[in-house]
Amino acid sequence: MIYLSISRSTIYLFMWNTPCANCAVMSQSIFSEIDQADMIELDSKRITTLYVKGQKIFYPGQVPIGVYCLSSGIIKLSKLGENGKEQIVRFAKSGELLGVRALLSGKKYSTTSTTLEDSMVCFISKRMFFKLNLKYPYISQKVMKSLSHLLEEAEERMTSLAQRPVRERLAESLLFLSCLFKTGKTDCDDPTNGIISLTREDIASIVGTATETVIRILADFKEEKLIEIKGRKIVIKNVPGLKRIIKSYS
Amino acid sequence: MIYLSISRSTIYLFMWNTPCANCAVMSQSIFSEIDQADMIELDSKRITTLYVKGQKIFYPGQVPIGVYCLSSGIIKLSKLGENGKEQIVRFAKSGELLGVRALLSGKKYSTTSTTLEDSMVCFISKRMFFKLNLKYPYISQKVMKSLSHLLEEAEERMTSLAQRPVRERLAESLLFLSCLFKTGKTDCDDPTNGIISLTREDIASIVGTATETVIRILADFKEEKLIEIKGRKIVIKNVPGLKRIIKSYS
DNA sequence: TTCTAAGTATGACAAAAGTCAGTTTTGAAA
DNA sequence: TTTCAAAACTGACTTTTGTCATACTTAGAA
Repeated sequence: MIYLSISRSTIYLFMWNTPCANCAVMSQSIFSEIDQADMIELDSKRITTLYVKGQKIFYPGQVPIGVYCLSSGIIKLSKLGENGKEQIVRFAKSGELLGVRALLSGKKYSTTSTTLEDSMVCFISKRMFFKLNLKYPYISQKVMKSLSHLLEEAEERMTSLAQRPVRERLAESLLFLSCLFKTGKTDCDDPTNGIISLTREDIASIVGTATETVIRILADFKEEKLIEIKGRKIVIKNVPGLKRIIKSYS
Repeated sequence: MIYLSISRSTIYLFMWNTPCANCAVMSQSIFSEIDQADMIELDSKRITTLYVKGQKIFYPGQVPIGVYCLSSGIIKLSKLGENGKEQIVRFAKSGELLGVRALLSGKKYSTTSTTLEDSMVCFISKRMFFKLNLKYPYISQKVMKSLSHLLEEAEERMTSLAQRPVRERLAESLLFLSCLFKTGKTDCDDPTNGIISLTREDIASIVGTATETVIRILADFKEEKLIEIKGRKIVIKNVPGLKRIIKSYS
């Protein structure tokens, strides 16, 4: 297993051949219970690719021809608003499937997926995905459950965007991002000392506000000792304090 | 089939016994292709109820024990924000399933469902729903497809809430609501003359703004001959004009 | 028909957030 | 180590939206 990276600005793709059975996220993936024959077929047919930080896996307009299983890394899913401004819709973490929504709805991708760090991604063809879905009802169950969960999160986020002021939404996003970068999950027991390395512009397009507003409120949070700012990186320091901001409502 | 309604303020429930096969929405429902034996079982087990306008079908905290199939009517799904303010998350129309998200995610309902007009709703037990899901993979497919579609709409709406000014979001909502009340679908060829009968407060909690702001912008739209206001009802008059507002971005 | 609570409307004002223009800092590449 | 484009920051200002107080209208119940 060789990993060459001459330059960060040049993008290289690498094919891997670690067996699925050895994949770190196998146990949490939708394929955890398939039989050996199917596992072998999956192994031989899937295409594993290393996507370098900042690279796109798919973008709007493309027709889905399968799904992507995220073996490692973090992916941001975003779309463009009418005015051309990016909106980050959600994140995908290792163990999750990517591109299911578009494949199932039978339409082109409506979002762009961009890696936030180097990410290992397995491509599974539409045919293979549907075949396993048919053979193993538990897979459909898991997919439905995951979609249900995403939908609930989306509805929660809609409410937040519609009703809460920017300051609260930012505090909320910082905690969630801290968990994401610290543990790879969107919620965790203790987000303290999680290091958020995203541009202020990216943060703004999660929170749904202007970059300058993010910068100003971050400066407030720093002043209030809730966070530390180290260059471009944000470190969460006072979790209860941030939670208090989220819960405080007029 | 008798329908008694002594008073609108008193709520009466009626049990029906129209066979599923005669249900107006059978062809578009997820049960369209089940065999006769299952149809008979479904017929005997489902519980059909007329919910009067304004009545709740379920609300947060309740544990889902099945799904609801909407035979006729329109249902609003809403949740409360941290500040106690209602947020309308989406609408369900005849032919759609209700409560799938909660049932599949295995958690309590996170939304309240309220009828906007008298609605006929069939309850289908969890056991029956999962049994049919297992027997007919096409049902799982349809459910997944529907969840995917809802997720896409939710992501679209998130972007809109995060990026567009109230005026544009209101214009957008008026068109969509006009279709909903005119045709029972959330998009239609011509929303002209659709009659929206919702309170300004409800409209505000779709758009994500204050009631007064809705009232003011509606007055502008009336001034601009885009809509007519007849008492509490809003009638869409100039669809291209409203579309122009949505598309106009600085 | 009358009554009344709920809903609608309007103005004055305050607060929140966006925009623009400019300066400073940062970090990756040469 | 130096360079420089991208990113972060700051201030002044405008626009948008929310809030509160108050008056008016509507639609459904008695």
